[in-house]
Amino acid sequence: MPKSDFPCAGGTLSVGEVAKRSGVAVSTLHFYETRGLIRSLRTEGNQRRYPRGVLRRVAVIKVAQRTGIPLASIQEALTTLPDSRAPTAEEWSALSRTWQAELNERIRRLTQLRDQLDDCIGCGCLSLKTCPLRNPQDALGAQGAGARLLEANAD
Amino acid sequence: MPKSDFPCAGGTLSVGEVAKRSGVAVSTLHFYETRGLIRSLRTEGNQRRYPRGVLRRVAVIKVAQRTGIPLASIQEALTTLPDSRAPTAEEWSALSRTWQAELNERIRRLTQLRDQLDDCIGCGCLSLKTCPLRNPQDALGAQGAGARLLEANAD
DNA sequence: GTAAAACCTCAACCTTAGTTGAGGTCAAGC
DNA sequence: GCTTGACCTCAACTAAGGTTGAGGTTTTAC
Repeated sequence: MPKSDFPCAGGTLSVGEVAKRSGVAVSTLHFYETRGLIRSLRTEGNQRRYPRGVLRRVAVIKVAQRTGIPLASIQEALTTLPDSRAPTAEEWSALSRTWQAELNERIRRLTQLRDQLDDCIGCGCLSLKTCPLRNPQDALGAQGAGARLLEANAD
Repeated sequence: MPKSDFPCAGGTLSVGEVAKRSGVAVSTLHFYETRGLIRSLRTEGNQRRYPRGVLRRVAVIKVAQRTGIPLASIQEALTTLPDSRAPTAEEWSALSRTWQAELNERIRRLTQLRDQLDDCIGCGCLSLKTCPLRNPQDALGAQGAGARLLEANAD
């Protein structure tokens, strides 16, 4: 029979334990490691062992993903955190504030889009000429002139 | 020298013209056609010709995409529109209202996430035990019990 | 009537975020 | 000391939403 449910020796966690406790598949943890989002130590037998802090790190990754931030950006943001010691509350907090700002921006853009869609229910058209939602000539011709109102080119 | 800038005979548009006027690449229009989002007639020489209405249709597709709706769903929604005649204002309007509702839902979820992130700046932690943002045990154990507050499983 | 732009199809490739499977190793319990 | 589950690597596959290129045809303008 296999190993019981309690953690690996030394307070570190095996990949399977991290998977169970974080709700993320083992394959995903491997994948995150290839992307530099998490790191692991290895046993003599080449098996991954994670410090407990990885659980928080994975939690942060998942929350950030829900805000719509791509993994590459999350990885970049996480490099601001210390390697060896556990990050302080303030360090996590700074990260949260960054992502909150991005989230606010996304919300702002979606809200604007919704409101314009609202107006366009009035005209029922999405007219190419007059609708603020869609005037491709402007959007194309004036690279960044006035047609950046919308989400389209804003990323 | 090639063709001038004015439309094809008969008031229909070539794929290049649609691309120019809609701001969408020719390859994308081909792609949309394979996905059933737009349709074309063919000349004797097998070249695509679009009725002018395609511009509005493409505009609608692009707007819907900005709300985050996948192409397959957009395609489905567009099947509610008539094939032959141009859709009425009311028909476009109904579509807008549907998408507006989805947009509202997305905004609601992102706002909730932001507010929870807000609270968590207070605790600076994203704690696995206490933070509403992240309690994977609950989320996993109780498939749909109470942990569907967040975006994660909500789609 | 010919050059060149624009068009055609089809297959292959790209990115993001993973999952799946093959083939082989490690470790825990009896 | 052997079985069995957990682990390892690496390659291939998935899905969405396209883009790129090869090889060939049509249109248009002069």
